[in-house]
Amino acid sequence: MAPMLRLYNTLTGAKDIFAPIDPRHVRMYACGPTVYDAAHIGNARPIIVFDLLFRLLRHLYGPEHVTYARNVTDVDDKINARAAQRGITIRELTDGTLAQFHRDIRDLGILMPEDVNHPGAPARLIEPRATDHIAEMAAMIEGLVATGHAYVADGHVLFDVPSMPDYGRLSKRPLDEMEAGARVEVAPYKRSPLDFVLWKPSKPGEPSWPSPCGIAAPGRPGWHIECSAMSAKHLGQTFDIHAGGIDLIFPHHENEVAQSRCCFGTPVMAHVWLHNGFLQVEGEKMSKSLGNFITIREVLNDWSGEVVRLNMLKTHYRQPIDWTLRGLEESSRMLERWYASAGDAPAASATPDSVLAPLLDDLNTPAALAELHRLDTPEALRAGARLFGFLDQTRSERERSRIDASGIDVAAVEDLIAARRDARAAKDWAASDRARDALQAMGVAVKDNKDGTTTWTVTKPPPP
RNA sequence: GGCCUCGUGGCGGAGUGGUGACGCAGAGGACUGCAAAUCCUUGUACGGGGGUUCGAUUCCCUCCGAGGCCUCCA
Repeated sequence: MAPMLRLYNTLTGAKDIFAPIDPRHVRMYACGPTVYDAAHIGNARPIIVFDLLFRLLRHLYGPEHVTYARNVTDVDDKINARAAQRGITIRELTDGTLAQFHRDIRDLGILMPEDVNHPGAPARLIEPRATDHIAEMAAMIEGLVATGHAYVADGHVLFDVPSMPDYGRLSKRPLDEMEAGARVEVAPYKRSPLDFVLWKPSKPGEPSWPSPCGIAAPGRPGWHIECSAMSAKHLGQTFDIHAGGIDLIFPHHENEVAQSRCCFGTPVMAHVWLHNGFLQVEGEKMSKSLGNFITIREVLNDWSGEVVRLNMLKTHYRQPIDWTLRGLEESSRMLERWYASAGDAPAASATPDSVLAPLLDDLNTPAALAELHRLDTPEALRAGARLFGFLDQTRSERERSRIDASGIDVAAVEDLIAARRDARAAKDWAASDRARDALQAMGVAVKDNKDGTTTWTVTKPPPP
């Protein structure tokens, strides 16, 4: 019996006790990136937060009992525009961007399919791509037309919003209020201003597929239908958790709910809806015009993925984060000290309850990290850190990999250390300090131990 | 304009109707040739104003400030 997990559910507006539909098969879905450009640091937040949730669910229910689908949107108007601008095909653009995205999140320490999926076992972490699910989308669209929740107009298929009485439940927007407040010019083929596109015609040169519902001209899907189709295919018509950024509540998630429930005739699409807060950079909204638009790669050039992940998890996932250099420096120091405290000790077999308990309370990562500071043995620290995926290496392993990565000449370091030892024995402090300065210039810090020995560590990146 | 979040010490950041965690930085001390690292000690906070209450940072109202959504932005 798994300990009790509570999650703040946007649908109910409360922290609900998490009760999976099938504890033998917990299923979660998260909206992933649209692969038209390098992912920015704001995109990293849901990836990091929901990766932690995936780790926690695996811990609670067993790694073989959790399926996590995080989708990739590779059909979109922004993709079309960017590909045309660069003079490359859409597939070239999306494949290249997706490969970069995978490098980014792997370096962040996010669990990847190859880390958790074993040959012969059913896939547990999947990354479905929209363009691989066009047939499933078309089938759902036909189903929605058949059940009277969608209609064909002028080569488009539109969802008939007024046909769903409790549309707006997730985002807490009453239907009538939205109609009154609609402020966009309404396409003439729409019956209601709120109706949204399920399928639309493609212009020449745009990606296109055979259209459903007897439409002769080829077309492409609207944005929302892909998540309904992919979640249903991989997780079922009703599943446990659906996650994404807070900005997706409306219209994206509201529309997903409408599509899935109306197509399948189900009372709910997902039981729990989780939404992460937004991120600012140095106190300002991130935007290209302000010049503070930071990609994940740019951050990883200066900081280890572990530092980035800790920096993200220091704040509760629903709160806004101000992403600052100062914060990264603090996170880096915290990790250095934990590595020093954990040393080369193995992880205790038991996960510390003090660390687990706050995580079970709606992923209260700041409180859990505070508990990590209170653990009094290296073994317990390593076991607690394991929940987050932190401190995967021992101190020695990490030191070795840092020496390798820094390209430092170990023989030269040893020579200088020996020279310094001799100078100190002769009480020639000037010569001793010269050796230490030379080492420092190489990116090496020395430490004189109580027993008379001297050890050294790398101070050069990675990380700083 | 409508709807919704949020405002805790120098900084980050939990939490609670009744002496305000934890971390980073700072200060003092130990150790050191001097450092570094480490260890010990330590100061400072609940946006403003009302209200409810024996008592509010915690509940209610209001003002100020920050942010989000209102059709494709995580």
